[in-house]
Amino acid sequence: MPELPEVENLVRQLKSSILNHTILSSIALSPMLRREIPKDLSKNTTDTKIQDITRRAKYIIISLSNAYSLIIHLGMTGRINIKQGSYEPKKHDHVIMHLSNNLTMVYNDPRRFGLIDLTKTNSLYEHKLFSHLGVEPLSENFHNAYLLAKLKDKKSAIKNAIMNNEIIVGVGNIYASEALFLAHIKPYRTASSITEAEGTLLVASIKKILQQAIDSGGSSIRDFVSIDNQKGGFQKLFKVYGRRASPCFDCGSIIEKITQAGRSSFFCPKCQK
DNA sequence: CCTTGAACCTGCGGGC
DNA sequence: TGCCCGCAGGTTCAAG
Repeated sequence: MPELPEVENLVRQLKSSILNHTILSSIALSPMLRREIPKDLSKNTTDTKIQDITRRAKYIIISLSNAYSLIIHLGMTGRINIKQGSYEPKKHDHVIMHLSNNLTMVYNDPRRFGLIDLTKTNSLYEHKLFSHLGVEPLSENFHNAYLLAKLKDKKSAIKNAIMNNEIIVGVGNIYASEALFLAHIKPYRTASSITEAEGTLLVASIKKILQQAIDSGGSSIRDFVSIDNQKGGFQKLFKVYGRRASPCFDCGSIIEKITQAGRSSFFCPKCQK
């Protein structure tokens, strides 16, 4: 379900709703997501206070007062809801935490591609999930020289390269197509063929698309909703994603769809070189 | 090394 | 209506 903008929105909402709350109880209803839910989840979260909520790549990190951090990834269909009052578990609910002030946090994920883990906060970034990750796209570390150096010897397509978490994190299938449209680059171009001028424009385009999507509350196509089930608005601003056979808003050419590494890519054959 | 493709799951919409 | 197929905001691991 989520790329960086959706996760960023979720993190901001969680901060404003459950920061400094206490976890009174937590229970895992199923043993497995993409990985096993830690058996010590309940023991190491109960009676702790939520001290910080941050994001790295598409992971949500909830730091607790007992020096542990909860790591949550939503996969394709994960949701986190915050409910007021009593709560009856629903289909595909996997973890339920009761919080102070009569709130309940629910992790629901039909496809179970998501993940929940628990680790010591002081060694968080040495965690296997984080150790190989590349730069945050909205940070100053993501700039033209960095991108060009990473693309220099890459034989894969540029779209796959910007979705590669070892290069940049957070760019998924929607925003990869949208950013390449904004940068006027065809998705199947070889990564190493990107010129300096194109690289500069691509970096700016990725930052711009992600920032706009964050500001719009993320994209809601089928699954993504906020902690209180509100939809995002960026799907209304898609220029190419999901628009196969429709006219390009800029030049009127028909938007094409191709498959790359098993994922759909959308582009304008005229605007993108 | 490096790149591609399958696997993990469930649900939904389209075509017949 | 019902069944089958393809497809879905992700990541990882095996095979070539």
